Amino acid sequence: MDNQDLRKAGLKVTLPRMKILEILENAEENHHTAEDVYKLLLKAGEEIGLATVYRVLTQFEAAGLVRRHHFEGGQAVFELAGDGHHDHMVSVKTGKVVEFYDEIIEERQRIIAEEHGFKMTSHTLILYGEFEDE
Amino acid sequence: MDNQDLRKAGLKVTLPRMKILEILENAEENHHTAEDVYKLLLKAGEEIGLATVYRVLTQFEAAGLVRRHHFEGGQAVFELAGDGHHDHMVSVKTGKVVEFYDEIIEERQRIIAEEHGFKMTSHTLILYGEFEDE
DNA sequence: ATCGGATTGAGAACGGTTATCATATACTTT
DNA sequence: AAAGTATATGATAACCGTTCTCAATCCGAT
Ligand SMILES: [Mn+2]
Ligand SMILES: [Mn+2]
Ligand SMILES: [Zn+2]
Ligand SMILES: [Zn+2]
Repeated sequence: MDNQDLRKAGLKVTLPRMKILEILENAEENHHTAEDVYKLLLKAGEEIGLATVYRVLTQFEAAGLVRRHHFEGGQAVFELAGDGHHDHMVSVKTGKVVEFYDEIIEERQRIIAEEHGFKMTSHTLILYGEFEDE
Repeated sequence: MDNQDLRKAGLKVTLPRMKILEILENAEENHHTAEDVYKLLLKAGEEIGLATVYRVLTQFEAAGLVRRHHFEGGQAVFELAGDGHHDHMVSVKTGKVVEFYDEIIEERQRIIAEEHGFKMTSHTLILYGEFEDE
């Protein structure tokens, strides 16, 4: 994920865009709110406005570099779009997020959609609860 | 769904609560935003404040009479909580909502949660796309 | 019918996100 | 390398859905 990826997406290579990509790649956690990213940037010594963070994340999403999810809690969360889809398990206690992928579920979704004459273009599956060790 | 249900839920029987229940029971559609409900009330000649609509829907949710969902589009949608869980298929074109239930998916979710040491307390599954006849 | 606590309605406040606009920056052209 | 042009940025205002505040009203037990 480098400057070429930005150019390929039709985006100029600017300092905010590079730094935000860096943050997303190097952070401990995969899923961040816009404000998380904003604060990580500050901690890294970069004074990038929150509006810019939102703008850039939205552009990255449009370019397919980033995915946006709406978990409970109001704030959208963003993650680098690796290749391959996955779904999420979210702790209502700590906010911890674990990813999973289940081909049986994916297949059933396709079948159900078809049975209803529905052309499914996307879906969200989120499990809420808590991890036994927290 | 009558006054007894309200009392059972520890809620006084007030005109706004009765009218909102009526709307939810008699409307063509099952899924409504708070503003939908507010406008249906106006159309029915009831001048009930939007704040009250939000309050009452939230109370109904807490009492288990109503469920709240977050589809795409910012506004929460509410529906009467029949017995039994279901998931949703939402048209990104028209907003049409179709409900479904698939035991295979439900079972897989339980298994996946368990495999991750996760005590699942709820989940949301939403398919987005469009119906072939629209 | 009276009383006291719960409920309501209007509007202010709130939180997350997007829009505005003057200034700064990246890339292209000399 | 310098200038020119278009785009991006940052501060802040605006926005939108929802919740809060508080005086006035209503419910229902007595
Ligand atoms: Mn999936
Ligand atoms: Mn389900
Ligand atoms: Zn993820
Ligand atoms: Zn439903």
